[in-house]
Amino acid sequence: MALRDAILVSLGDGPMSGYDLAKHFDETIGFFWRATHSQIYRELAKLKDRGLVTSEHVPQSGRPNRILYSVTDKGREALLEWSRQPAAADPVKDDFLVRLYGLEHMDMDALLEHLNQRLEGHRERLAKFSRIAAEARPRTLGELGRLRGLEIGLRYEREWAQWCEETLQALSPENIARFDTVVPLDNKKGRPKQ
Amino acid sequence: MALRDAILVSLGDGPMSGYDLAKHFDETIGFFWRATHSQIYRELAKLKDRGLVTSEHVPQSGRPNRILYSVTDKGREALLEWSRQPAAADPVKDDFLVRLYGLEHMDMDALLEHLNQRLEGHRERLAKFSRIAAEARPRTLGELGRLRGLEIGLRYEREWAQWCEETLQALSPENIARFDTVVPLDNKKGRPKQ
DNA sequence: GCGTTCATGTAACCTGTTACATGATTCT
DNA sequence: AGAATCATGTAACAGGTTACATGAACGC
Repeated sequence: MALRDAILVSLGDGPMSGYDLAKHFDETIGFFWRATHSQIYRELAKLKDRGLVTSEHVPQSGRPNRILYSVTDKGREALLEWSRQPAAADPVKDDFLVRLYGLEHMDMDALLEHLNQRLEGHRERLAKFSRIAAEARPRTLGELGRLRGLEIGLRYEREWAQWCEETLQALSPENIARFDTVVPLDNKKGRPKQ
Repeated sequence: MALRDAILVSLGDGPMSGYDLAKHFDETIGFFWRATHSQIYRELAKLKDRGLVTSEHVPQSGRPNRILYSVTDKGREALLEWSRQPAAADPVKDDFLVRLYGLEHMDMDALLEHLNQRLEGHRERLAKFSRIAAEARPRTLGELGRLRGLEIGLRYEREWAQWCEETLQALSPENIARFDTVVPLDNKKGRPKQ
């Protein structure tokens, strides 16, 4: 239930509309947690019901009115309480690794192409994060926390990029020639031992 | 839609029951993709409807009967087709990083304790993965793919463990004393600029 | 006696994605 | 002229979690 808390944390910087929050989730906090505007509007309604935020209508001319949300004391308390709950690491869950697991049943050419595309994506994000991190001069606790977040993102992208390179090597035609493409027959029938 | 394909890949090793699959998801393939038994039974029903798997009842004495599922040719074709679709990297999405982002509003003692717990978890998994990887001698393409998967898991745990250590250092009382705990007032009112 | 394993499933709920809907303004 | 931005939402669906339900066998 971290969307709720990601919203409360975001509103900690000051009142925002659902629209503002959606942009915020696309930019800064989006590296740690993502949400679409439909999700955000739904969650804001719930938060208001439970008294964790209040809303204020701001009329505008020429464009739709805004609805600004602010955290209440009850909301701040909920945040503090949440921060006392243990946070389990979410293990890797990846489409691509499932394909690798069933490599024998896959289209190898397509797989190698996707691997190259992924490598590029990781390199781009690595470059972007490095640039931001290099310029960061944290002054407040919050800024320090955000920098630490950026740091794990950097490590994450760096390792994935290196892994993609290694894997491209490991799956190159020369290396693959040394492996059987087909599973031995006695593994094909009956329940596998492991 | 990778649960479908994780099941098809798993059944590639031979017929399995829903129960077997659930265990499989808790063990081997569970590192790449997870699923509960309720999810698996639901998905198997769909797969059978679409003709991607067939089922066979196996009566047992003393315990509930088993229902063994096998991939059909249509299922194998679906897998191949799936492997041609691009696989987007799923970006980091982490509870703990949201807390770090809103560090000013958190219970710091609890946070440091959770950070220590996480460090331990990462170290344990790192040790486990290292052990398995050290013994691996891939012979088939499938085994090679699984080893590559293990390798990214290893890197992932290693980096997270190191990051936890660094972050514990960065958030130690001595280091924190140099930072303002409170955001300057002009950031507290109105919409933030970034 | 009590918990675990084996083996199937259902039901309610929460979360996340995609598409639909409206309508003025501003940029290219 | 057409696309993007501002700003709100709803609806349908897909994916994932948790709890409920049953019942025999086996180890401690």
